[in-house]
This record gives sequence, structure tokens and C-alpha cells, in this order.
Amino acid sequence: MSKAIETVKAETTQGGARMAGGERRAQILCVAMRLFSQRGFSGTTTKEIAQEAGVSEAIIFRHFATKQELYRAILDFKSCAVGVVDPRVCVADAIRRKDDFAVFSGLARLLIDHHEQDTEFMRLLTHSALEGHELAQMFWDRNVRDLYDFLGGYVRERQREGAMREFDPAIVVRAFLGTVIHHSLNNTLWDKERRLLDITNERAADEFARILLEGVTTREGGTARARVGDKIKRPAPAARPRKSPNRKPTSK
Amino acid sequence: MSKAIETVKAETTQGGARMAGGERRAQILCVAMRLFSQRGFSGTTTKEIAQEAGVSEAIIFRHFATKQELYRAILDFKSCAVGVVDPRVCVADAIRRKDDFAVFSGLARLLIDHHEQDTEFMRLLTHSALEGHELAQMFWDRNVRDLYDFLGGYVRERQREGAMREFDPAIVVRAFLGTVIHHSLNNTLWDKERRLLDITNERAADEFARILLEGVTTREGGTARARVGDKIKRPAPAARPRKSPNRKPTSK
DNA sequence: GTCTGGTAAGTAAGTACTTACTTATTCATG
DNA sequence: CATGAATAAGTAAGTACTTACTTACCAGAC
Repeated sequence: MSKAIETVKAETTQGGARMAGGERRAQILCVAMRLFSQRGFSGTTTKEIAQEAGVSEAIIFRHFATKQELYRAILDFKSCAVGVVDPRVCVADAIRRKDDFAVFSGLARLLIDHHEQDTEFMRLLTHSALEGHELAQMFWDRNVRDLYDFLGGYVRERQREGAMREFDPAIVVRAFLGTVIHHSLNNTLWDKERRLLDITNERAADEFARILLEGVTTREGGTARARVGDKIKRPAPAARPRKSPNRKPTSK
Repeated sequence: MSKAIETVKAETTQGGARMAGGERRAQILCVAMRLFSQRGFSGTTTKEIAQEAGVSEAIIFRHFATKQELYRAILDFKSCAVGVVDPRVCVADAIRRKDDFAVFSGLARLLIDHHEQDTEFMRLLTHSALEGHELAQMFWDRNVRDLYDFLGGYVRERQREGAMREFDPAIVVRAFLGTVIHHSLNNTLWDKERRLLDITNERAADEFARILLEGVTTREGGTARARVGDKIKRPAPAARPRKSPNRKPTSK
């Protein structure tokens, strides 16, 4: 590769010219994240990272002792930076007003938007989960567990007030977050052209929230048929009492 | 590695002794699938595959011209084998009876069970989706698209009969399959110890179906509050008329 | 001068894939 | 039934190239 080409490429990625240590470090981190998210850890070579950053391979190892450490630094950096938009804060108002729809659609919107604008991190996280990287687990434990607790707590509260049915809150959260996260994953991983479903984030968030809250069947009971759940022997709620909610069928 | 050890290991994976061509090929395929699903394509070496299969590297290349071709063969094989349980057949009876709950819980149960017993394929598919492998796309297009059409069709039919609300069927399917698939993915990828939610497949399927059909809010309107959706400007249904259902609010 | 950001040119251990060769199995034939 | 060519399964030891990571050296700002 000629020097000229290398310089041009370097320019486009802000490489080339001499940089302050911190700057260069950040730039390498940035380039590496892009590549790791595209090709995974073992699918990305340090040589590629160096080329894309417009520097020689050696300076990568000046900033990061090993390839592993570079990867770790990325995951570390991102799993902190991701916390800047705290879902709890963003829907705090809706929670206070006990506006269920606003809570769920707001949360969904937040997540879908965030996933859309940070596709890289989503891919990176999935890669590292597959590869069994400890930091993926750490991120999951920290951020996702929090979300479950937070949302589950809200559901439990609304159940106590008689505004929600007696589902296990954890199941409700799983159902909702599943829909939302899968939607994002689907959009970035499998159906980038939106062939199966092409809707705005706003609409997706609203509809998902509506479906969760109202259900898809008509409440008036379209045809004269057995109510849902009549024929199933619902397993004793205490079978696995890990997280059994304060069930209290208030209303009615 | 001593000959003795190699023989033992070979025995456990049915390698070692001379095998008929087809047999050996199948065994390599099997071993390779396990390794690819654990470590991804570029994270797995042909040497490892050979060792685990208890043969020399050369015979891998006797059966498969390249590593890529081996990978392709696996994806090919699996994406066919996976079709043996056709969801459409399995819930055909419920469809005929128009038992919404049976349809959705049955389908969910089928998928979750299947994912649980074939974790390898799920991981493999995710890996290859991340790596942008064409065959992952093919599988998605073939199997998932079918499911969307099938389930979406059922929803549309029930809407025509006034038994379901006027959601875009594709959104309903996305919501439901999202919940189900995410549940599986969660169990195999992030939360293997089931710390966030530990329920049987049967219960998961039933609850997911109930939530989708009934919604989580009480129908009697626990507290005197605005009905869900009152304050939102629902986007004009014809905004993106891709798949707008034959809406016909029959009943009532 | 002496840090500091940078490089060119390594190195040892892998990597996918080949070659030249050895063994076991099959099976028509004398 | 024995036999021996044909064929298929298998291996040890490569090849050419890539990988993560090092070493020895350089140029400019303070």
C-alpha cells in the first residue's frame, strides 16, 4: 500500500498526524469498537485496527498491553457511558402520575431509540455474550437486572392498587422487555431492510405498550367463547416461589 | 499428546477407529457444530475440530474442501432439519377451533422447548447473523418470515371476526415472537442460571399468551383513570399501509 | 537533553490447507 | 475359499501465510 493511500485513509479516521496520548488512545478505542462489533473479537486483527486508525501496530500495544485488554477497555468504557440515560429518571414523571401507558411506551421508546443510535454496542454486547466474556455478564447483571427490579417494582405497585392483574411481575417485565429488545435486535441483526415490519420507533413503542396493557383480544368478547385461561390449569403460584408478587386481587 | 489419551478421547466422541465415509462426515459435522456454536467461526480452528473428532486435520479437508464449506454444510443441514417440527401443523387443531389461547401458548411452548433442546443451533445462528453470513439470512427469511405470515394471517382472521382489536397483525406477531424468542435467547445467552426469572417452559408459554391476549391491566379499570390510549394521537392507520388489516369492528 | 508519540522490521507461535505416504475394506476372480 | 488389485480411510509432516506482540531506533516539542 502506497504512502499516499495510507495518509488519505489515516486522514479520514483522524489518524496520521501526531496526537496527544489520550486522544490517540480514544481514537484507537473508537476504531477498535467499530471493528470488534462488526467482526467479533477473534475475527478482528490488531493489524486491521492499526490500519484503520492510521498508525502502526506497535502503538496499539503502547496504549494497550494486549488485545484482550483493549477489548476489556471498550466494554468497560461503554458499559459506563451507557448509563448516562437512566431509564428510571426518564420515566420518573410518568411513574409519579401512575400513567401506565406513558411509563411503558416511554421506556420502550427510550430503549429502541438508544439501541438504534448505538448499534455498535448492541452487536458488541451480543458478540461478547456469545463468546462468554465476563464483562458482558457484568453489564447484564448491572443494567438489565436494575431494569427488571425497577419495572417489576412498578408493576407490583400497580397490582397492589388493583390496576393490574396478578401476573408475576418478573414475567410481565420479561414479556415487555423481550418484545422491545427483540425488536431492536431484529432491526440491527436480521431484518435491516425492515421487510417484516417497518414502523417508526414512536409507533413501535406505543403499540407495544398498548398490547401489553390492553391485550389484543376485544374486551367485549367478540365471539361467545370461553374466556382466555378458563381451560388451563394455571400452575400453583407457589411452585417456584422465587419472586412471587404480593398478589392481592383487589379490584372487582 | 500420548496415543493412549488420544484413543480415550476418540472413543468418547466416536472417533479413532476407522469409519465409513458418511459416518465420519456426520461426526465431523456434529463436532464442528458444537465448537462453532461455542466459539464462533473465526474462533474455532480446524485443528481443534480434528482433535475433538479424534482424527487428523487432513481428513477434515478430505470431507470438506474449506473451513467455510464445513460451516456452510452445518448451516445447511440444520436449517433443513429444523423444519421437522412445523409450527403450523402443531397448532393446526387450535387454529381450527379458533382457540386463541391454545394457538399462542402452543406456539410459544413449541418454540421455547425447541430452543431449549437445541441451544447449539440458536447460538450458531446468532453467531452467523453477527458475522453477516448469508445462510443465517436465508434461514431467517425462510423460517421466520413464514411464521410471521402464518401467525399474522391468523390474527387478521380473528380481527375480521371481531375477536381481536385492530392492531397491525405484524406488530402483534413481533410483540409475541419477540417475547418468546427473547426469553429463549435470554435463557441460553445471558441468564443461564435463571436469576431474573426461573419458570418452566409450560408456565412461560401460558403466561406470555395470556398477557398478549388479555393485557396486564384489569379490564374493570381498577382505579378511575383514563383508558389506555386516550391521550395518544394514534398514528393514522394508513400512514404506512404496508400490512393494514381488513379492519371491521364486527361485534358489539 | 530528554520525554513523548511514532515507526520499521522483526519473532515465535498459530492458521488453513497440502503432500506423500500407510493402512484397512471390498469384492470380482482363479 | 484364498488372493490381490482397487478403493477408501487415515496419518505425519510439511507449506505459505497470518497472528499477537517486541525490539531497536527516530523526530520534534519542552
